[in-house]
Amino acid sequence: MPRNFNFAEAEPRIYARWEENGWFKPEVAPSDAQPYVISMPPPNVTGSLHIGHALFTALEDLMIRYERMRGKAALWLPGTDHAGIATQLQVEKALRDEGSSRQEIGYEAFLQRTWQWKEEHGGTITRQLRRLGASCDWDRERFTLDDGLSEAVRVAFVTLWRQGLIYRGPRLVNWSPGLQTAVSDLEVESEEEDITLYYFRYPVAGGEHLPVATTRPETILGDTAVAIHPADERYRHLLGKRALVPMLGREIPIIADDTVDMEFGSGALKVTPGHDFADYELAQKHGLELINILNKDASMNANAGRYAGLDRYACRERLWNDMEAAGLTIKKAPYRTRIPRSQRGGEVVEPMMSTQWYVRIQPLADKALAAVRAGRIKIVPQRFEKVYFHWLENIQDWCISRQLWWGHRIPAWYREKDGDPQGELYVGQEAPAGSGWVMEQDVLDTWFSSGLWPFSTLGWPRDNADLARFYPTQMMETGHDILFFWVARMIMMGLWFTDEPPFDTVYLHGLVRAEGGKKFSKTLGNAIDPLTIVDELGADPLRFTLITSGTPGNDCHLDQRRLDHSFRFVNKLWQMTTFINMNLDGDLPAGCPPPADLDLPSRWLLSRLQRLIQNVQHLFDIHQYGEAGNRILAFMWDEFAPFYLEISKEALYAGDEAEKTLTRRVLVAAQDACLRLLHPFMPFVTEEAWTYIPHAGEALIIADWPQADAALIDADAEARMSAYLEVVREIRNTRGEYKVDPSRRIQAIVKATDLGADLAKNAHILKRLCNIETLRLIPLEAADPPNAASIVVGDIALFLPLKGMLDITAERKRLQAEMTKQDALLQRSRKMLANENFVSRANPTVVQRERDRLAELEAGRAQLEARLARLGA
RNA sequence: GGGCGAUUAGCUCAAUUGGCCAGAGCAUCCGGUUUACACCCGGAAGGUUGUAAGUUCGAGUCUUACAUCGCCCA
Repeated sequence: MPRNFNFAEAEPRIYARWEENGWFKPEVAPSDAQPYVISMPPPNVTGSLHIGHALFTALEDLMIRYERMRGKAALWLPGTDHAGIATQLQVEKALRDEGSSRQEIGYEAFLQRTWQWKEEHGGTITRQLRRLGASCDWDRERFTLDDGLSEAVRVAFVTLWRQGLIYRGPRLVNWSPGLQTAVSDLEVESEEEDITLYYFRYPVAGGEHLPVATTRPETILGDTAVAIHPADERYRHLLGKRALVPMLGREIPIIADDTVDMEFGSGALKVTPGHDFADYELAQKHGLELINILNKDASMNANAGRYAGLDRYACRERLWNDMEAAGLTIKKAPYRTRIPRSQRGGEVVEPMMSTQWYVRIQPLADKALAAVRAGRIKIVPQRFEKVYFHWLENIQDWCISRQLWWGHRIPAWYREKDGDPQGELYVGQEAPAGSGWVMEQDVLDTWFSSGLWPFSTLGWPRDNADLARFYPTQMMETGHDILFFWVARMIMMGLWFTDEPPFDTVYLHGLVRAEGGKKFSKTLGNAIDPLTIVDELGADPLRFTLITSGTPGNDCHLDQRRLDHSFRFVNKLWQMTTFINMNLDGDLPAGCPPPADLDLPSRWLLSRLQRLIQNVQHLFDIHQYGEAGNRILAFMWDEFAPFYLEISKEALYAGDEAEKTLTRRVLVAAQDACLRLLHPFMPFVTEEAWTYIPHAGEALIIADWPQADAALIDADAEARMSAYLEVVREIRNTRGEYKVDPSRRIQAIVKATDLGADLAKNAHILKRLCNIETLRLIPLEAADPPNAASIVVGDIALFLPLKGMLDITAERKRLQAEMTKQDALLQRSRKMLANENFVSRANPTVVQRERDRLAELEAGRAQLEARLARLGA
């Protein structure tokens, strides 16, 4: 067995073996096995792996491997997303670098170019997922633009259309001037920014002026009213008069509306229905005219009069200067408010009138709300249900058309009628018969196709075996940042089209952040490339760290120190396996020896192991994977290795054949269980280590998940071992205090109390753990050995004769310090048990535990007292 | 403005039906090449669990208020 785990060599080799044997496929389970399916959140097809992908991969692979080991037909279905805007931007940038543009090369050539780009740059991310050990079924990999999924999109669209749930019409939308497309309200992010509030005088016909404030002066050119509060004494006399749009002189009404905030700015409101959502509402209410003053690139159009052609910001400045010259301005003041920016491009989004396609979402939302309310879908952590409800309860119709070229083209055709090029409209899966039909140029929001993902990837809308067997899926694991974007839409679409919730559990993880909660970003220079970590430490430490660094729904902070620790854990595990491996000799009977044959340390270890398995099972049941990982590590590193492994050397090096065999079987059984438990966290090293211990079965990836065996739980063995291990710690401390050379073997003497006598029978524990050469048992009534340091744990009184080294004064001081410590605990315990309320109301097991504790403390206290008395205190 | 989360050792984080002396890692200090591991082993020190009230036999955990930070929605 190699001295260290060579992850660089082993990981690709192991992965290839798994994949070649078809172990990632659900067919590895019996055909009647219960399915367990996760649809992978599809990464951008041309993207590359970042730390967030690494987190979802670690978590989903953990879930899939766990269920696979539990005998389920585990299917983790991978795929990628065409990511409309992101991909189009990449290609446009490439074209720009060549001095060209999509407009220049044209639609067909651009699409060809983008597919070519996808061929060249796609696949990177899926190759990277393999390096992390992702055990997905690559034969079932899908892409949102492939034929089947495109058909699913068309069918979904046409169905909604026929059901009257899709409509097309002019509405005020969020327009991204840089991308030149509409975006949905989810794709707009508003942050507070320091800007300017402009105060000016709105001319009123007849010579008066009305003071108004705005943050966007250029929109004055699109004003179609000025509104005041009906109760506003300052301006009430102007009601019914006409205002004159500055510099344009257009006459507009002065209206009253009680939604006007009298406190804001001057208290009067300019109304620009063509470029403001609130004003649009107001205009609907009052039947106001609507004027669009912007071109698609946010330059001013002809309605802006002499400002036409200017960029929006240039116009703002020019107009303001002109108004200043005309004596219409009052002041500029600093102001802080939220500015809507495009999530992608980052530029300021303009509300603009535009004809778009919408989904009438309420009927779908109602179903989605009901499913979660009825518990048909569970969200973990549960608090996100509130967020989900709130969003769906206040949902707006979904703008699904995008003026992009890369994506699913909307299956609609227009034909000229009565001089209107779009006078006739046809919606269907195929182009309509007849001539003159022109297909809709717009594509669908990428999230429209991702909304179908859990079932479109399985073959919907066609009936096929996969859809029947694997849908609905079980788990949707993704980031809480896309709860609305994606999860809610999948639930709506899934319920609508398949009448089933697309999955029964939603597990939401948080963001991966840098140390101290800082965001990873290229500009901060703290971006971490997960593949660099994999190169340096291997995939296992990265996965283990990601899983154990956070709790569900909360952000997880990736810390180099934890990565290093996980790396060392891989080594620890390897070394434990090495030890077991080198102490094997020939065939070993399979499984655990019968409990009756076990010695005390073995009974203890196996009992502790069963509790670990129970704990881990519970934690998996409640999706607390991180804590489960920590518990496994703690068991191996703090109990198995430092105690049992060390004690086992007695049997392995000095025992007879029967003892050797028994100990080997226990070592193998325990290590085998640990490797199984750890496999979903650290698949590579566990798989490799498993081959070095006796095992039945081809590979760990398809081995059974451990089950706790209640027959091996042994409270008595645990209690006794815990006392003996306490003695061990005390001996180590005492040796340290007396500066006894660690390598020096010393003698010990123990009084024949119940535990003392039993400890003497298990003297090898002390021999192996604290270098005690011999442990002599003396009668209870025997005098204390002279010149000996004493150790008291419960009713155990143990002596370490330290000839010439013992300082009576120091020893007394040591024991007194010990007694002070014990007394505090004793008092606390007595007080608790003296409290009738505690005894009568607390859980009986808690009370009993406290009574046992008190008995032990009292025994210890008596021993300490006696010892001090004999020392002549 | 509304909602959610966080606040625990110097640093990074655990502690899930309220119950053993609030635990790890890193850093610090002391001691060790004992036949799996120096990618290690043994030990030490380090805490008024953000503040203040309350509920309870018992609170890091539940309730209320406040403070600071972060996120989401208007």
